[in-house]
Amino acid sequence: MIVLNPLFSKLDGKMPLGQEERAALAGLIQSKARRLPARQDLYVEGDAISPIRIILDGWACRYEQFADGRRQIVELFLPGDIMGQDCQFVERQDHSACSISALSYALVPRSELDAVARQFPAIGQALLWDASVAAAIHRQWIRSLGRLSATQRIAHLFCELLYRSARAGLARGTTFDMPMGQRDLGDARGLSTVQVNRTVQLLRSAGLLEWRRRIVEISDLPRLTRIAMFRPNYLELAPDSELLMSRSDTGPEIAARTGPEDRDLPLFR
Amino acid sequence: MIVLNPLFSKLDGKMPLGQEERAALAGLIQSKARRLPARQDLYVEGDAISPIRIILDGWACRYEQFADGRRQIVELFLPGDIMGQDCQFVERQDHSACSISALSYALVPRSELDAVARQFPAIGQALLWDASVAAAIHRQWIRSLGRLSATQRIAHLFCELLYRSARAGLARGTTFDMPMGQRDLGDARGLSTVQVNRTVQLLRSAGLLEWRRRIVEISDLPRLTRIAMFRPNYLELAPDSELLMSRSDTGPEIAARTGPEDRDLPLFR
DNA sequence: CGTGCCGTTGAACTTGGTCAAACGGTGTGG
DNA sequence: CCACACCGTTTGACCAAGTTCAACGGCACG
Repeated sequence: MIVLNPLFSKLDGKMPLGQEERAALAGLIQSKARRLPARQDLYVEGDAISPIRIILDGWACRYEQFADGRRQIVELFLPGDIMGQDCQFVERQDHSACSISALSYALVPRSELDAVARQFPAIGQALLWDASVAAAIHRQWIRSLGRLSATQRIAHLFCELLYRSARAGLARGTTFDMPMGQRDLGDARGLSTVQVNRTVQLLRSAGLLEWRRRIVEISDLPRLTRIAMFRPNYLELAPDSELLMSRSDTGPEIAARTGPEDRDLPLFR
Repeated sequence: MIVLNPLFSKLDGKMPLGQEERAALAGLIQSKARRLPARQDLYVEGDAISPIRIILDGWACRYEQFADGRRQIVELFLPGDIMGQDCQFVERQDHSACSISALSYALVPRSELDAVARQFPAIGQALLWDASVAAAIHRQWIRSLGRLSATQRIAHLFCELLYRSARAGLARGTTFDMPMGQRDLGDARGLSTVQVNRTVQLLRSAGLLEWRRRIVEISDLPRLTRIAMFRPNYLELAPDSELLMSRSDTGPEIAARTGPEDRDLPLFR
């Protein structure tokens, strides 16, 4: 039987489900599992609307394709995330989606998910909660792309991905699996691969993180958090998360300023 | 009695409501109207969650405040838009919101809106549809901030605002009310006011639009659309909208490339 | 052992930011 | 009525972050 550990792990923080609800969701995805290699399109712009996908393993993304070959990733999906819930009213996709790593997901017809959500109101609430967190992440991306420097944008995304991995039960301490390449990172942050590379080198040499062979370890989370002006509250982490224990005491009121000890590093604006 | 013309006008395109539903919504906002001068905060980061606001007249926005005084607008609200629907699960706001122009809105407790949505499923569906369009707008903002030049970003926002004004029944042809200043425009597009000014001048001198005293007239919508690589489909306009009649025949598959006649203009990337 | 992708590095270039000052309309008080 | 302050817009000069182009190295894979 297929299990939904990343999804349950994520929900346990704020919207825990009972045994019945878990069983209902698990039953929903029975015999609906699909697999896809890395870097394959799930759908492209103009395609008919597709069923909902619950990510079981691997990463995926939504992106906007440009005529000149460039692209912009607009949303990332980690295990436990739900794709396409917000597209029930359009007939055709206005964007594309692809796998980042090898992917395993459940393809659930909208009608079936709706039926389960009606039968178990807690599931309906959990879906709404998940959508509201996704919207909060969108707002943070806009903030990041609009006003942060390249260094801060990359740092912010690493912070976000660490916390999201941890929520899904996929991080060990401050280490997590990072299936994106530097090109993907640039497509998500609106940066060239060259700039991504230079920035990652900077973060590495500043002792903030290590990244080798798909494994990222955040070596100095408090400092990375400060540099990125990252405030994890929008992700609504479980209050007992070990990551929150070690967080730097930035006031919640206003986006944190970088500390004086970061002034010497270039590109930190 | 207060009417909700902008909201109904918006919904009429894709999710029209019957007389009963309209009356129910109208009754909901009775005696709940509020007024606010321009540039006043509705709430700030850290505030307790507030009831839902249905914009009746004027513009508002959500924004992220930085410690150094800069800010990033992450969402714009026009008449007929609904604020705060996606915040029902958090206790504290993770961002701020303020009026742009003088504002008139209805302050509706979430419980009452939910009750009406349960009683009239069409209203519930309409709310979901509205949220899905808001999410699509978010994705377009990310695309815009991530990969478009300053000229394209500004042009894209003008296109979006024209279409959204038209949907709300607030545009006459290609003319609409624009209560944002150039500083606000920069805060929404992640640009400095200086750059906004130069860009607006460029668009003006290219004969693409006129903007005087809060009134914007798009003089050459097809060309502005092409320059901005704007595809209106994500806004889910009513199929009979006059704006769609005049649209340039960009293929829906791939974001349009700027035409050759725009190559001579600077900053069009 | 070639081939291709990804990461890395250097150099020239361009966009947009920063700083500073002037301009123009509007409201206010003398 | 005029002087003044204030606010948003406009303009110029300079600067810096990030892009583009190009080449090279390493590693995986066929």
